[in-house]
Amino acid sequence: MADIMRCAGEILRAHNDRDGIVAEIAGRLGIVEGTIYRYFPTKRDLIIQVAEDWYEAMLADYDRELAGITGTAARLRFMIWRHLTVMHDEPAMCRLVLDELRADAGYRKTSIYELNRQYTRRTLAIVKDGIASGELRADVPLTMIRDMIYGGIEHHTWAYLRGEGDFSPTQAAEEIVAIIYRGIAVPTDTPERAGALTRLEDVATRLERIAQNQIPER
Amino acid sequence: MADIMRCAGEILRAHNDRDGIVAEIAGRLGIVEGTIYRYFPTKRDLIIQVAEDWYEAMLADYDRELAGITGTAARLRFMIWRHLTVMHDEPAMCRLVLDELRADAGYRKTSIYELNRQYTRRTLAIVKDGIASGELRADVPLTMIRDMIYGGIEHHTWAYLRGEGDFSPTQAAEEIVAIIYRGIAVPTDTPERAGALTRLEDVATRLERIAQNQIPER
DNA sequence: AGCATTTAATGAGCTGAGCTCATTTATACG
DNA sequence: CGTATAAATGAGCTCAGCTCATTAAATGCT
Repeated sequence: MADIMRCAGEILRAHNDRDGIVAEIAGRLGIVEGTIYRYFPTKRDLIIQVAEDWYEAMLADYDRELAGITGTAARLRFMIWRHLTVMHDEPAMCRLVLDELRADAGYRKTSIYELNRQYTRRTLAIVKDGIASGELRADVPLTMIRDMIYGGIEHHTWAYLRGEGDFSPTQAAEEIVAIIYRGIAVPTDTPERAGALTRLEDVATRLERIAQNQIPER
Repeated sequence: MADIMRCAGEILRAHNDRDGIVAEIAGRLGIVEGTIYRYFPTKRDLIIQVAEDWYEAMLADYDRELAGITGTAARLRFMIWRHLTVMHDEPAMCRLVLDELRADAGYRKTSIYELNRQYTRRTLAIVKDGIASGELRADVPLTMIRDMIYGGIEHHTWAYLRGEGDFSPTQAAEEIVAIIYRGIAVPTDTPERAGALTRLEDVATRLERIAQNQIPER
């Protein structure tokens, strides 16, 4: 049974075509297809089980590593970098999880949904902490931040898997953090700050006139 | 033949399970499965053809509507809103296209790849124009912007399709544009601006002293 | 140790979807 | 009207997922 799952994992990693894997597993293990169905009611259940186990182990490592990192930006950067790295190194497993997450809503929800909620909840927590500490604005739409981060990571990875060159998780993480933090617009003043500046400039102008009139400062 | 494709489109829209659609089409049209294979070498080719036609028509409308909009932010907002709306209204067709885009690199590239490149090239062009006009910073990583916009849109839509509430394309587009433009960090001054402010504040302080000493301004 | 009972494994074979092809039916043309 | 070309048919093949009656192995009990 553990053999079956290990073997399934190997095959799923090797060719991302999921057809015929039951026969393939049986062949490799020297057992018969029917035996596999003693342990897994259906091929889909076997695949989901493999995906779940992998996802769970991945999250455990994640938490351990994340625990040592402090600061909103550093923690965000780490999570993004980690996700990019995992997708870069384990695209087949990621695809399993993502396919399951995107399956029809009618299907019985697997525990992958729950694992995923736990996962993204960590990201939301980091952003919330950032808001609480005053580093991030209070009005940011939390779930959209999450969607853009993970969506961006995945899009970036698909392009890579499509064969459009390689990518560096470190650099990509840096780019994502930069965009999320600063945006892309040329910085302009907020109305308040702009107003303050204008008032200060008025003052400066008056002072200039004072100077030109040779009026002593004190 | 046109009947087959129209019928295939209807079925693909109705149930997002793609198994048995050949028999389904034949049944609905009162023909036999073999007839379908006179026009399409394989089921996959039929599906791709349907997806391509839909994608092409969608892009044509897109261009027509986009032509009437000026300004970097407005054009970006429109493209994002449009993509959100399409995914909201036609998730099944979008899934076909996306699945094809994410298929194995070994497969012969369909024209969907090319259509998609055209599509995202429009977005890149808008960002480039924004840089040229001075509205956007020159150092933004173009493809990552694209990945985050479209990835964010898709993630947002998957959550909706998973049954996690509805969403408003207009509001979602606004949120995405806001994040992309401003980022989420609390605004801080650039070194130059901070320096200028400091100098101005020094001036203001001196002026204050002048006023306190009752020295006439002129 | 020897028998009974429960559990595991087998392999033949069913199902259903994609697909093929020899044959039949319809259409076009001189 | 007859022939040539194109279109449609339906029987049936393949292959993957899956079932189940039967056989083999393991476990428990006296």
